[in-house]
Amino acid sequence: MVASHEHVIENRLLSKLPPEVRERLRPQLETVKFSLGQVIYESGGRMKHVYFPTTSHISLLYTMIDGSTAEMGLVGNEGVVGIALFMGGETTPNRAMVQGAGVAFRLKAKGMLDEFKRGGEFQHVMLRYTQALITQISQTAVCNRLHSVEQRLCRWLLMTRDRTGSDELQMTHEFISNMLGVRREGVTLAAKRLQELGMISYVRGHIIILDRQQLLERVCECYQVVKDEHKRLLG
Amino acid sequence: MVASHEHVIENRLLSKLPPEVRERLRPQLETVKFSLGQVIYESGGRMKHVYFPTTSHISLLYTMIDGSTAEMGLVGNEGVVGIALFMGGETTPNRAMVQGAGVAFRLKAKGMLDEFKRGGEFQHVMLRYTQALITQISQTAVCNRLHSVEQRLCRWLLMTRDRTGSDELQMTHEFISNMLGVRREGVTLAAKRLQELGMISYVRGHIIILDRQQLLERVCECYQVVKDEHKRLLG
DNA sequence: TTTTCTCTGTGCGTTAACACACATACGGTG
DNA sequence: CACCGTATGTGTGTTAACGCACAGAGAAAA
Repeated sequence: MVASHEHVIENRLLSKLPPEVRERLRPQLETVKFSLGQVIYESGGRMKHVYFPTTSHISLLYTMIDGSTAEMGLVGNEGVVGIALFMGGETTPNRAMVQGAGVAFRLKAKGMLDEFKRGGEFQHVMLRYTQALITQISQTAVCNRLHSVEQRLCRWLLMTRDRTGSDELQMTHEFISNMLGVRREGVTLAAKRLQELGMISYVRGHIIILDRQQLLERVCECYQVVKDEHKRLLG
Repeated sequence: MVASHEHVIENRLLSKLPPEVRERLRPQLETVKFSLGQVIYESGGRMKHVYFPTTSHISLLYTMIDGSTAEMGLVGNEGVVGIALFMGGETTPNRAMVQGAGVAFRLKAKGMLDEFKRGGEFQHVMLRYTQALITQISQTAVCNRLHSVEQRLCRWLLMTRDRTGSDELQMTHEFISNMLGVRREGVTLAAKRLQELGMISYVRGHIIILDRQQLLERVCECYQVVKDEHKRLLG
């Protein structure tokens, strides 16, 4: 069913580009399919493409020496993965992992850089997106420090929903715990509470958001701050 | 005593620029003095300049609705404050506050943008620094989630030391608690332990680092990751 | 159907950090 | 010097989250 809508599902950054730029990029864009859990960039690994998700979404994660992980950002069709390529770093010390299977466009580093260096709208959009991503990461830093597992779970569910565009999410408590940087049991407990309150319902790796409104009432301010800032920067 | 060294104390980003660019910027750079606690940018406020600290250093903070705060990044003479201006955002949803009194160069938004848009070395350096800052913020996000107050205090002391270049820091437990996003008592306890271990010594708003080596052994990996990444990006 | 694997539920003891409430100590000012 | 404001020390009780251990429940494979 994803395929049947492919002509309308776009990457929103690419959509913002003027026709002229899109024409230049179009022949260079390849379509790639991502499967759940696939690692797109490894920490410190050479990056060869930037990715513009359309139906997929990708987690930016950091893995500690002891193996514990935490998410710092989440990218869907509102963004791009691989900003280090135009920022000039070539690599980053974190991992990018597919969190929602689906499709993305990719663009070779060289082609992207050529366009970026023209200093036009492409550069402008990429930098504004990067600014929005910085806000997201910052807010995650603060949220991690000041808010409870339950609040962070609400935020994470809402963010994921925004990116899948669907109320049905395919993911286990274990998986979510790696994103939030907490124990699996902690997620189970928080999820159970949300279920009892009628906000979500779940079974074995399958979560349904029943009442988005209630989630919005329970989530911490961080969710809205990030969303507003993205809107401000990218309309 | 600071004054007597002023000719050697530079901002390290400005130092990296080729002579030609420095010549263009020189007439536009003004020197400003910052006092402890001074707010340079308010959350969402209009930014008119970017600042290149030399002897001062600045905290990037987020303040929650309930007033609790946490730091997401720290900028000294290795960086620049006000990246939103060239990223295209004009404002950010966080505050920049002086954490170490001292001097900085400032550059008007317009002049900075003119240079940035040339697409040369200035842009290159600014973007690479932004990439390093993103690493710092990301690592803060993860560190906030996974490490203890004591470890985070070690990290913070080391980061601050790197930026002041001095083993003597002027700051109260209360102040530090607002940076780490913890209670004042939590800082007192952690600081006491570090003092008992002979790593630091303190009285009333005055901390001395006695044994940097020991701090390095006790700090979490986050400190080094950020430092290495900055070095990789900006040599 | 039975087996096996994965996911979720739950209990229990432990710990880090919290909130609040004061006590004490330093150091600048009158 | 005495005073007072600010900084630090400390106790008590509470809570969120942890680590571990294992039980139960689906789902998929045999």
